[in-house]
Amino acid sequence: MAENNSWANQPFSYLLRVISIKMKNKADKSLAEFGLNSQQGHTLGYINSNEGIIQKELADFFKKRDASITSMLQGLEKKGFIERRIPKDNEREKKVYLLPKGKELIEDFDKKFQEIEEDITKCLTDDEIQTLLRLLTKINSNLE
Amino acid sequence: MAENNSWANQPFSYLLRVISIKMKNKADKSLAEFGLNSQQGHTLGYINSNEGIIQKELADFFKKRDASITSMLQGLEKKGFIERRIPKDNEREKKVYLLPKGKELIEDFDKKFQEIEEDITKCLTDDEIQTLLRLLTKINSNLE
DNA sequence: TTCTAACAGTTAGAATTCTAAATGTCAACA
DNA sequence: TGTTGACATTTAGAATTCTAACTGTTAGAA
Repeated sequence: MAENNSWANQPFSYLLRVISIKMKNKADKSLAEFGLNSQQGHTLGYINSNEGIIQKELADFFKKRDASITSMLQGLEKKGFIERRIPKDNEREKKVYLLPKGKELIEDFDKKFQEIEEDITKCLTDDEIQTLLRLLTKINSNLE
Repeated sequence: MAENNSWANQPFSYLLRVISIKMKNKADKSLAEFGLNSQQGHTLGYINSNEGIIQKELADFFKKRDASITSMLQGLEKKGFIERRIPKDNEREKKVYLLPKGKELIEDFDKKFQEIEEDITKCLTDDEIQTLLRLLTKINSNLE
């Protein structure tokens, strides 16, 4: 690997990006047996905990464009993992629900995602874990 | 926003991912005036500091697939920012060089990336910055 | 009641990234 | 010298994500 690198000027940008990619790669590989990727897995998990959530809220939570969420949900619906229903009280919205086929994946997903979370924490002391959580939470709150 | 969320079980996965996306969005917006995105900008910056680096090393550094780097570099070459040369001593490789059109962007890019870096650090004390850097470096080293 | 601005989701098409396979080259070994 | 496995890059096509514009709906003001 090249010796002299410009990331030294922006270490956080680099480290956050690369750690994020590494985690995504691990999660993608973990879910490949289900024919799903990490974003889809995270989305199913989130819907499981938030039955009837509207698409807009998914986009907000994951910081993804509306169109990307639409496209992903279309795929998940097509594969039979979710259904989207227009509520009686607001025809603009679609509320998203897990179908049985989606529900049966959740336990496995949680286990796999937990393993990956531990890939982060296992090299840290309890104190370090608490500190990192505090710092990342602060940064996230501060960023728009 | 939904109250009950499953990210509480995997806070690091969520926070790292979302912070990373937010930074990417800021950087993309920052570079839009040049008709480039953040990955392209980071790549040009890295090539600037590592004249003659081969594609494989770029892929390793950015944790991207070889094919993605090829595709991106093809675009950058087409737009006149870089050139790729096959060295005399190894015909498998292509060494990458900035062209003048690419070089003249570097200063602006550095400034913009520095601003985004400061978006991370400005809410932290010096001590917290050092701690975060230490922790993220440790985690990155520990992840494959 | 009508209008306006904002909202939620979608579409079409482009851009980006990936997968899987392929091609040509190199290094090391027999 | 010949062979083999590894290397670096590319290609074709699929998947994912985005941009920009659009459609239909709602909430609130006039």
